Amino acid sequence: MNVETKFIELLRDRNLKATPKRLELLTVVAAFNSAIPYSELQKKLKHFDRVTLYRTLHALLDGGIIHKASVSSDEVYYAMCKEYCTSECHNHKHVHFKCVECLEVSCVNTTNTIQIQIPNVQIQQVDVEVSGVCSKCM
Amino acid sequence: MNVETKFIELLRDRNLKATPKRLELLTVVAAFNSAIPYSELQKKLKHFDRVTLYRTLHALLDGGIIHKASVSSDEVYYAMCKEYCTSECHNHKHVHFKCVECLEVSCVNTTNTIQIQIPNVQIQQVDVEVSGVCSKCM
DNA sequence: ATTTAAATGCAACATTGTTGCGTTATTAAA
DNA sequence: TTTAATAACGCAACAATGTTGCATTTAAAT
Ligand SMILES: [Zn+2]
Ligand SMILES: [Zn+2]
Ligand SMILES: [Zn+2]
Ligand SMILES: [Zn+2]
Repeated sequence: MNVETKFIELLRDRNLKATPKRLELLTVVAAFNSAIPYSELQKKLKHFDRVTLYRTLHALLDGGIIHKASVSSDEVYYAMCKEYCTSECHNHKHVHFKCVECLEVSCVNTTNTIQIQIPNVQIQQVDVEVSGVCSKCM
Repeated sequence: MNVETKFIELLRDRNLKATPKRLELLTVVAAFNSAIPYSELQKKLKHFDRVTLYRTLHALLDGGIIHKASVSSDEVYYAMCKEYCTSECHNHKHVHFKCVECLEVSCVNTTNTIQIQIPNVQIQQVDVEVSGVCSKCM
């Protein structure tokens, strides 16, 4: 299936109109080899109005089409959701890794199962953010 | 040892002057039963200039006296560092838990050991952010 | 008490978040 | 294909926060 057709399907599934702006943003996010920083989105989408970028990102986040991958919280990174997510539930089974050298952030599947238990607490979601040095920078 | 004396020691250790503002901020952060949201700091420290709050937080973060506990990234939370940390290395062995009901964020020690391995990657730090429902809200 | 370097407050500007509203575009229905 | 309803977009405007420079005040060493 064509990638654009897939995007249109993703959007219509959430009752979001498949507009050129949204398709372009999705194309940029998906084409980036890792999670894309907000500043990079601004650069690549200069012709977007600031508010349009803001609202488009919110719509896609809320629809569970993209997700934030904010490791170390200085800049926000965005990446496509791999599974079917919604605003209430992002079903990510992966962790986020940020290389402290090249600052690249990527979604990584690990074989390790993360088992966390907290007494008297009903755990709904566990987010893991890993930092270190990637293979390219080693 | 007096708690204020401990704060003075923490600050001098990092070559930071033990000023009344810094001691007051530390007292507020330490007295809060969980990680304190930025908005709460603003409320409790209204007499602080905006820039002073900004720079004081940065100085204490950089010195490894407090740390950010930003779960789900809508608001930033701050908490005392339990171990001896520095700007380069926050040695936290705990996870951050946010209750989706009362929005309280706390630093929690877990007995579970988090074992993460990523092929061809040299891991330096693993941050775990857990959300769910706390005992009070269950 | 004096001195030096750091901390603070204020002003100023940059960036980002956020909302309302008129215009434009999508999409479903006719 | 045309039309109509509704959502998306661009622009303006304002709020909140980030960030820096500089003059004044303060901490702490001498
Ligand atoms: Zn790297
Ligand atoms: Zn991810
Ligand atoms: Zn709760
Ligand atoms: Zn903590």
